[in-house]
Amino acid sequence: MSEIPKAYEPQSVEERWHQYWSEQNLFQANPSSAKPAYSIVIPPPNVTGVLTLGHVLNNTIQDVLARFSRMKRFEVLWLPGTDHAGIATQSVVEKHLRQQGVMSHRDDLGREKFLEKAWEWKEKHGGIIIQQLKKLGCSCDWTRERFTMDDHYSRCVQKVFVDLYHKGLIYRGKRMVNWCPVSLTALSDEEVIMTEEKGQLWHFRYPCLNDDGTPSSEEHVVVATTRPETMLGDEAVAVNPNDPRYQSLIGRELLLPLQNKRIPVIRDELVDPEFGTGCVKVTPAHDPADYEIGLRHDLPFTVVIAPDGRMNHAAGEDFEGLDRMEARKAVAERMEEEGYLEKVESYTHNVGYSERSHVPIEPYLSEQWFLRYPAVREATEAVADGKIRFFPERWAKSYLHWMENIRDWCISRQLWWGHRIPVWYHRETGEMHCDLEPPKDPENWEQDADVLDTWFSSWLWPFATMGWPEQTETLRKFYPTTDLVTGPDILFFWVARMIMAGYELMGERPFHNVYFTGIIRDKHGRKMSKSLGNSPDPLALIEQYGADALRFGVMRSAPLGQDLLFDEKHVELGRNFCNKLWNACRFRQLQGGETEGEISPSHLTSDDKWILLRLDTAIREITDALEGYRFNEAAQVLYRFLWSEYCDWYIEASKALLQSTVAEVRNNSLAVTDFVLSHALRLLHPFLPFITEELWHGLGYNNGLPSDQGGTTIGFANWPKPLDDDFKQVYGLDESDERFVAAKYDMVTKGRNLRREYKIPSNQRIRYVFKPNAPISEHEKSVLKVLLNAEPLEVSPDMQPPKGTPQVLSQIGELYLPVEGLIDVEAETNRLNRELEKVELEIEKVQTKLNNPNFTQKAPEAVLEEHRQRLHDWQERYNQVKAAVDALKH
RNA sequence: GCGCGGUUAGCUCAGCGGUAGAGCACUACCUUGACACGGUAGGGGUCCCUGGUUCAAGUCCAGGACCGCGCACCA
Repeated sequence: MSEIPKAYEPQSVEERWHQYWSEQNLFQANPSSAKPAYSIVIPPPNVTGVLTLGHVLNNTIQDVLARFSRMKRFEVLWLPGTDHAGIATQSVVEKHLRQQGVMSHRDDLGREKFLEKAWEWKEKHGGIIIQQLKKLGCSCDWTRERFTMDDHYSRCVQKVFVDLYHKGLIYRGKRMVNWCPVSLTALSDEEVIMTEEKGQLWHFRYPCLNDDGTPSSEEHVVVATTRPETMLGDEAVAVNPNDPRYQSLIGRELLLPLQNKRIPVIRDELVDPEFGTGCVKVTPAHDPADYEIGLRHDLPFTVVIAPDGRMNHAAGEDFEGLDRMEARKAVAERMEEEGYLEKVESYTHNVGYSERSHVPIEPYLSEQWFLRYPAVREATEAVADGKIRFFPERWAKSYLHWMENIRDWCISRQLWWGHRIPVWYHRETGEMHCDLEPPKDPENWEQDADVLDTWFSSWLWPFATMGWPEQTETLRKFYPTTDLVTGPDILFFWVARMIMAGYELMGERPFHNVYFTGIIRDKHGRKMSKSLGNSPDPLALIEQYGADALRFGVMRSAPLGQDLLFDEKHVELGRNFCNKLWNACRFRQLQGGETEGEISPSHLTSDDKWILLRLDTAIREITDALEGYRFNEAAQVLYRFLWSEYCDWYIEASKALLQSTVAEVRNNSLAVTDFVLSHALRLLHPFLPFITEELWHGLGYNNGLPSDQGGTTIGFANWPKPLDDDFKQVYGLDESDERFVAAKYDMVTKGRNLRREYKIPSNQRIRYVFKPNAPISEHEKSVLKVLLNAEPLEVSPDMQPPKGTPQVLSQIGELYLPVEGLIDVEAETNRLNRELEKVELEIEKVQTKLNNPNFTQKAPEAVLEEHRQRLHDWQERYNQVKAAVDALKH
């Protein structure tokens, strides 16, 4: 810090330190350390993704926890990595290859060639987000970076599949699944987003058939549907068995219009007689509920919609080839033309959308692999009993509800990018081979074409990244992990499944605590999205304001579990705060002198004692907030302490001492400053890793410290402990100092206010006269002089001011602003009378309470005492002001 | 339909049983030797509504209103 710029310039500083940290591998975890373990696994971002504000929030929290724990002398492992994000990555790669003209469909390349290209893509773009996390200051153990498709990790995934298969928990079957007609793959229930949508409800008439098979001209049933195109695959109309209206219909047959097909009327409990007409068209192959009915009644499963969402041959030649949405319109029109349309109503209902492709999900009947969830009981109890704690706690309720209602997980995906299912089918016998090793005679077998859901690999993340299934040193030391930090949007996708995997495969919970962040929205409360273009680029923000500023701004406004409305103003605040810190330290630097000299108790001023006590309070509050995961609170205390206490008051007051020509006085002040700053930097470090590292070294606070306690990096310095009783005794710190200084600063504020009342510019030095209640030292006088910008400051215990002299009253005495020529008795009387009114109001408020016998009898003594004190203070104040008013009258 | 949040200063949000807070914005003054990414002093609030518990209620309880989010196979 030889040349100190007036404004903090984060770019070069941050670049320098993140290189320093990674070159020295400072954050490499040592499994054989004797220190207690603290561990987090990163929620692996998509390998081809880029940093978003959500990542910034999430990873800053993890970094704060990791750095805080390191300073508390834990052996910290923060394990980073990325996941392969099956669908997302595959579609990105496909799009890229199409744009490059390499292929128009992946079948053009074939599986092997395509995967080669995908790996090339991953190698090229896969490191970006990791680089970005480094820029953010994340103190991960980068030597342990993992990827869900690493060889070792892939083997874990396959091993788990094989084991669960042989345990009977994984099975294959033809089921109705959520099908994405764009990605052409099955999805799990969790990947379907239900969206409320305004649609229409078409009411169709299906004519009854006479005994001779001809359609009746009078009798028909009316069915309602939001999806007319599915009627082409109808196989029945169902009514509730107890519905008196339709008893006579049961067993009869209907004509399915357009298809000219006979379909039966059947009875099924599922039908709600209260809804619509009480008659339901049944399309067993294209609706999950109808599928169940189809099974119960042994109906045919007529498929009319192909996997790509277009109508197939069975839909009839008029509709074949139409997209389902076009077919919807066409069918409805045709029905109307042919007189089968009863009416159309507008109708609001929920439509399931593909999370990835943003198109409506198509229920689709196909062969898929399913997992019956393991260790459900243990996983449920762990959260119910508090063995795993959620912050905020309320998410436990969602979790438990989900756990109690889970259905088997569809784990197969019709993709190429991912972990291929380790199952082979014999070409002739059809025999199935499920094993880590392929069959000995591969020419006779064909491997299952599907890959596994990405979450089927990431649910192993907490232990597969640590060397499982081997019982590695790392696993022994760091599993279960301590904290998991993630968004509630992946509670079911990831958190719940990790807990099950932990119990099933490790016999132990994967983490002790789960912290759920809020969701970052824009300043209008909308979710960040690419299409809205309301998602700022964190890298641009880092470039403009610095990573520390971004971290602090986000953390300061991110309360536990509440969504955060992002505004660039927050980052600006962070930048301003860093600049303030920079200049506070710059001021110290400009003073020169020995670094961290000995503090001499006998030279401590009241301001010194005050700031030490405020520091003590800050240490307690910040430590407590961090231990309770209340990061915004910790950030706010840091802000208050540094800005409103240290800079606003202590630095200003210390200027009186620093002017001193007595070396001991000056040096002692510097020693206190160093003590406070070296603590403050450490308290700030988890939030602001870069600037604190820079200042720690720049001010020389690392000098003489052992390498693992702050010599090399502030990241290893000891976390500040509250000042203990011995310390307070030796340095003579007690509450009376705090009270005296608070009263002093209060008087200064009032004194400055007088300037304003009398329109004296704040930079104009002016005469004040102070009439103290008790004798004050020369030092206190000089502090008051500096704080008031007084010249001169006269201390006069016997002051008898001329009538009308502006004055303020305080607990330590009276302060006068004897302005020649400006004395205005009437103005001063008015001013004091306004004050008097305010005081009277307060007295009345307190007195009312104290006069209430219920209050005096039932309130605790401490509260009573506090009220009495308050009343006393106000009354004293009243007397002072009253006396001043009276003095004006004579 | 069930569940979960939110409603406090113009804006964004803390506070969750004992004198209403912060940042931004606003007003006035100030380029005074750390900092204009700044300083000083101000203005600004029936803490959504209605009941209840309590000596005491933004703060706890019940009901309601309005926003938002989950979960749920009503065609």
